[in-house]
Amino acid sequence: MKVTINDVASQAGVSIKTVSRVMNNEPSVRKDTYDKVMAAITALQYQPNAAARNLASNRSFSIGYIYDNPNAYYVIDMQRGLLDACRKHGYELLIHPTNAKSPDIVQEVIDLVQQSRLAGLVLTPPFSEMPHIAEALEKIGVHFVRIISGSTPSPKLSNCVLVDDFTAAFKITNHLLELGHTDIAFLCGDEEHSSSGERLAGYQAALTKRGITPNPKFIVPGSYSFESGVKGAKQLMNLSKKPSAIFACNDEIAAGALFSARLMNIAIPQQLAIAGFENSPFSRQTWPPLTTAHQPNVTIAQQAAELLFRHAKPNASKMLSDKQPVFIPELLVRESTAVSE
Amino acid sequence: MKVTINDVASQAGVSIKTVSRVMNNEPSVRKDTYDKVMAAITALQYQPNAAARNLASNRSFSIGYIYDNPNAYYVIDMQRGLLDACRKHGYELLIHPTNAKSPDIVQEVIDLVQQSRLAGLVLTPPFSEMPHIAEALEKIGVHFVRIISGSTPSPKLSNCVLVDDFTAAFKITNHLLELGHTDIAFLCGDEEHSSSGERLAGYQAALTKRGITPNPKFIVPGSYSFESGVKGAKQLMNLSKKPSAIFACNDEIAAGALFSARLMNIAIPQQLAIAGFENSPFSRQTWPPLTTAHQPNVTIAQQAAELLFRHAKPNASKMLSDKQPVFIPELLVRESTAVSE
DNA sequence: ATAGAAATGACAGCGCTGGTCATCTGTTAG
DNA sequence: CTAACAGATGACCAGCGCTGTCATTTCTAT
Repeated sequence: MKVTINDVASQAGVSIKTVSRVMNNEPSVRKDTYDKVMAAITALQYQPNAAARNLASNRSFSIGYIYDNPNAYYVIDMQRGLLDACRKHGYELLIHPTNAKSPDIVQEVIDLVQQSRLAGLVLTPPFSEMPHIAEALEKIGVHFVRIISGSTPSPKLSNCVLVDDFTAAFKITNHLLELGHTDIAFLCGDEEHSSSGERLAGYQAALTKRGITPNPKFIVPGSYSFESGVKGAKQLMNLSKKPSAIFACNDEIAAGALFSARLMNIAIPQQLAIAGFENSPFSRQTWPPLTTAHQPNVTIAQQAAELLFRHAKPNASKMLSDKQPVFIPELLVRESTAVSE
Repeated sequence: MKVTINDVASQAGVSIKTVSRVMNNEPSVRKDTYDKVMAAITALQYQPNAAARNLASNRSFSIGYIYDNPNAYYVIDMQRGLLDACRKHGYELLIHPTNAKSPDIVQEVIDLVQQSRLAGLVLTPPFSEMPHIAEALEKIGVHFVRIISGSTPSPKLSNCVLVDDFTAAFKITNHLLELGHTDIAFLCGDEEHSSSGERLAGYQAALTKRGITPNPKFIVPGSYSFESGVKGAKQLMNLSKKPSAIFACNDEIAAGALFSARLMNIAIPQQLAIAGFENSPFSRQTWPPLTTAHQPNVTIAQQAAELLFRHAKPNASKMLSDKQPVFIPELLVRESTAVSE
C-alpha cells in the first residue's frame, strides 16, 4: 500500500540515501545507478511523502499564488496553468486571495511565505508591480516570478514573464485605423496597473505613426470595471466631437461601453466601433461580440511556473533556455468593429 | 525566529505533551491549563510545523476542493468561502480542477485523497451528484461534504449543504406570472446536474399552482452554456405560438437567449421577458440587466467547510448545531423582466 | 601503483504525536 | 479529617519518512 524510500532502495539494491539523491536531482549519481533507481521507482510507483521531505529538508514543495483580481476568468486560467506546471514537477499550489490595497500587504506576503515555507511565489498584477513586495521577497531570499507588462527582456527582469500589451494595443488600434476610423477614443484601466499604461502607449503610438495626434479628450481615465466603461462611453458620446471608435483597456470596460451605447441608442458597430482586450469568455457573449486581443493566460501561467522552478529547484538545469518568455496577445476581430458599409 | 512546541511549553510552564494536548483538542485538559497554554501560544505566535504534524500523525491538515465547472465566478466564490473557513481552522485548501466526465474520475479522486492524505473533501456539482464517488469515499473512510440541490434536510443527507433551487425557481416563475405572463418557457441546463431538474420542477409547480398546464414545447433541453441559450431561444421564437417570457436555468443561458433575441430583433423586455439564475456578475452587465436569483456561494462554501470540519476534526464539538444548512436563493428583479406597458 | 576525485553509505535528527506509565492534584464519601 | 478514587499532567521513548553531514568506498587518470 504505502511505498517508502526503503522499499525503493532495496528494490534497486542501493542505499536509501542514493534514492534520495536521485529524487532530488543531486549530481554525482552514476548513470546506471540512476537508471536502476528510476526503474525501481517506476516499478513500485513510489511517491515520496511530502511531509517527511518538508520536515527533513525544512523547505516545502509548494509555490504560492497571490491574487486580488475581480476578473474570475483570469484567476481561474492562471490557477490552471500554475497547477499544470506544479503537477508536472510534483509541487503543490497554495492560493491566497487577498486585498492588494491593504496597508500590511507586504507583511502579509512575507508571513505567508515564511509560514508555509514556500519554495517560490508567482505574482500577477497588481502585486507584480509593487516594488516593496519584490524588495521584501528578495530580502528574505525567496524565489519569485512576476508576470508583467513589457516588451523587451532585460537582465533586470530576469524573473519576469512579459506580456507585450504595447504591441497588442498597437495592433488593435491599427485595426481600427484600417477600418477607416480616425477619431478613436481610449478608455483606460486602473492607473496602478502598468498594463493600462502600456496599452495606452500602444494606442498612441499607432495613431502617431499614422500622423494623427491623439486627442486628449478621447483619452478617458478609469478602472478595469464594467461601470467604468459605462461612464467613460457616456462621457465620450456627450462630447461635441464624438469618436467613431472606442478602444477599451479590457473586455469588461468594453462591455460597459457597449451597455452605455445601448442606453443612448447608438448602433454598434455602425455608429460606433468598440474593441476590448483580453478575450475573456464574455467578450464572445456580448451583442455584438467584441473585437479583442487574446491573452493566453494558461500558457503564460505555465511558463511563469516553469521559470520559477528553474530558479527555485536547487539542482535543476539552470542553463537551458533561461531566456525570458514574451507573449504578444493576438488580435481577434469580431462584429463590434465590423466594417460599416 | 522559529518557535517550537518546546518554547511554548516552557513559556506556559507545562510539558510539551500538554501543549500537544491543547493543540489537538484532546479532552482532559483543565480549563486554566488550557488558558495558560493558549496564552503562551498567542504570546509567542506559535505556529505548529505542519510538516512535522503531518508526518507524526500521518494525516494532513488540508481539505480538497475538486471542480469542473466552466463558470469561473462560481469556482472563485467557492474557493473564497472554503479558504475563509480553512484559515479560521488552520487548514489548507488543495484545489483540483479536473474533468468530471473522465472514465477514471473515481480513481482520480481516491488517488488525490490518499496521495495528499486529505482530511476531507468538498464536492460541488457535478461531483456531489455522482453516487460512485460518494460510495468510494465512504469506503475509504474519508469525510466529505456535498453541496447539492434540495429543500428538505434528512439524516441520509447529513453531510450535505442544501441549496433550494426548487423554491427559488418557483419564486422566479411566480414573478413572471405576476407580471401577467402566461406563456412562459423554460431553458434547461445539463440533465446531469440535478439543479436543472429542481429548477424545472419549481417552474412547473408555480405554473400548476396558477392552473396553467406547462406546455411541453416550452420546455427546451440544453446545457449550462451561452450557446445553449442562443439555440434554445431561437427554437422557441420560431414556434408558431411563441412564449412571452423565458426563464433560463442560469444566467449564462439567459445571456445566450438575450443574444438570440437581439439577432431576431426582439425587444427585451417589451416583446419578451427573460430571467436567469445565479446572479453571476455578468447578469448585471447584459443589456438589459437580467432578473435572476442570488446564490450566496461564498457563504454556502463556508458552511460546507464548517460542516466538514465538524466531522473531520477528531475532537471537535460535534454536538453543536449539527443541523443541515438550507439556502434559498433570493429573487433579484432587474430590467430584463420589467413591466411592459 | 597511487593520489585525488567521484560515488555511495551510515547515522543522526527534523518537530511533532502516540503510547505507556508514574505522579500529582482535586474531589467526594465515610 | 482522611481515605480512596478519578482526573490531570508529566516523563520518557519510539518513530513518522526523509535529508544533511561526513566517513568510506570505488573509480579515474597519471
